[in-house]
Amino acid sequence: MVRELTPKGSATRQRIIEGAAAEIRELGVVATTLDDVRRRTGTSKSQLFHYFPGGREELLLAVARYEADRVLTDQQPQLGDLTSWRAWEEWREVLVERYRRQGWHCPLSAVVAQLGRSTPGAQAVVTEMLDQWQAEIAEGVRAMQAQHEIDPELDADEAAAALLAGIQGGVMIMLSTGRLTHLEAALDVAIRHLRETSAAGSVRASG
Amino acid sequence: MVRELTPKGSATRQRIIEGAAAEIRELGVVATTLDDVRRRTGTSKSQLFHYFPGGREELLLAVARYEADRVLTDQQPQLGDLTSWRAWEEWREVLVERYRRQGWHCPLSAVVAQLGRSTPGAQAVVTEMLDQWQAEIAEGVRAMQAQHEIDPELDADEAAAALLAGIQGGVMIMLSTGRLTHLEAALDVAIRHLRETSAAGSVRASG
DNA sequence: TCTCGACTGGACTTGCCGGTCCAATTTTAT
DNA sequence: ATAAAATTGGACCGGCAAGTCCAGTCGAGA
Repeated sequence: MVRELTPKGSATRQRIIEGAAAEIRELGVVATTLDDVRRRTGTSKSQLFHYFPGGREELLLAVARYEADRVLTDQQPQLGDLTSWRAWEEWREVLVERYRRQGWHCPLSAVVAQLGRSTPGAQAVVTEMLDQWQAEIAEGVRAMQAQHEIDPELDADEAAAALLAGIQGGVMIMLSTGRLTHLEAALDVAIRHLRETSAAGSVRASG
Repeated sequence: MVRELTPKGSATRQRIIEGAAAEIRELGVVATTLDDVRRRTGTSKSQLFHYFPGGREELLLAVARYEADRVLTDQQPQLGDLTSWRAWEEWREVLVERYRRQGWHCPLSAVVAQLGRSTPGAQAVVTEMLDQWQAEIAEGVRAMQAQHEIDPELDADEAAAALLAGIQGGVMIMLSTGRLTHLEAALDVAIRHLRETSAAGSVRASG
């Protein structure tokens, strides 16, 4: 089952994944054919099936993994260090900027939408990504609670879940309408809400 | 351009739309073929193209319109009458229940994901639906402001945008992971937040 | 150098699916 | 009743894209 790849082999494999991801970002999953990937990456049909014996579906899954990883790493180091309001604001900017640049096609959601129910693998990739994302946000909330900047009574996990939902919805709306306003509104309202709890429910640490 | 349909004709046309919508809900857009629709609705190829000269794409667009309409009407009458906290809570229940029942495939997002950018029509359908949805929420916020139940300083449109994003994201996450928790968290956190503003920023109307 | 297996090239097969066509049949209007 | 228009049936076409096959080439170790 496990195949050993020479350095050259794994380089080719990686080139295929990244080329496919780029192609999908431009054309969308449905419109991207194996021939498109072949042409773009300078490979042949047999190579595609050599590295991805499961064919198109296996390649798509590999692309999904690759993109899921990018989504999270693109938010670092900010996402992993939400320990001041300044950091939260920076993270907000990074996130908005990322999606402004990416624009139009969201390769991950597209891939999942197509693979969707048929393959549990795709679902697992997304679920894991969302879990990690939410965990990092919740960690940030707790860090601020520790500094008495957020009401300690507040449920950090629920707040993180709501914020994550807002982000996902904001992105989804951007993909449909082309407008970033909802993503911004979701982030701004949520962060402002978190900041306000400190005034209402807890001791203010500093002026 | 405008074709007149006899009662029989428009009945057939409607049957095709609803059959296609059902098929798409089960199989997804990508997997649904015209032959599937044909078989399910007991029609022939020529009928499909008779009623939808633009072929598959035009049919998909009609399905998108049909589903977009359902999404909004399914939330009535609650969504159109958010004039008490009781009404807000009922609306929240209706919404969660709707998506709990619908489960898995979201035909609308699927259709849009596929048509996406290629056809401005699909985008317009979704944009219009989201606009109306958001407008009704904002109207509800203003109604509560008029009753001094929400801080009058609060930007109703921004709040509605953020809440809508949370709903969309909650649904999207449900489609990926199967869990309703994020939709519930988004709704609960947002509504609770709105209620809390009345205590902080405005005169309380009654006990 | 030789040789084995990993790696590559690209022609070919296969099946599906959107779309076309035309002939038949039913409905509507006069 | 009858012609015109709307509606219906289903065979057929053409293209495309996934997947197969086999004949090579390359590269590392004996």
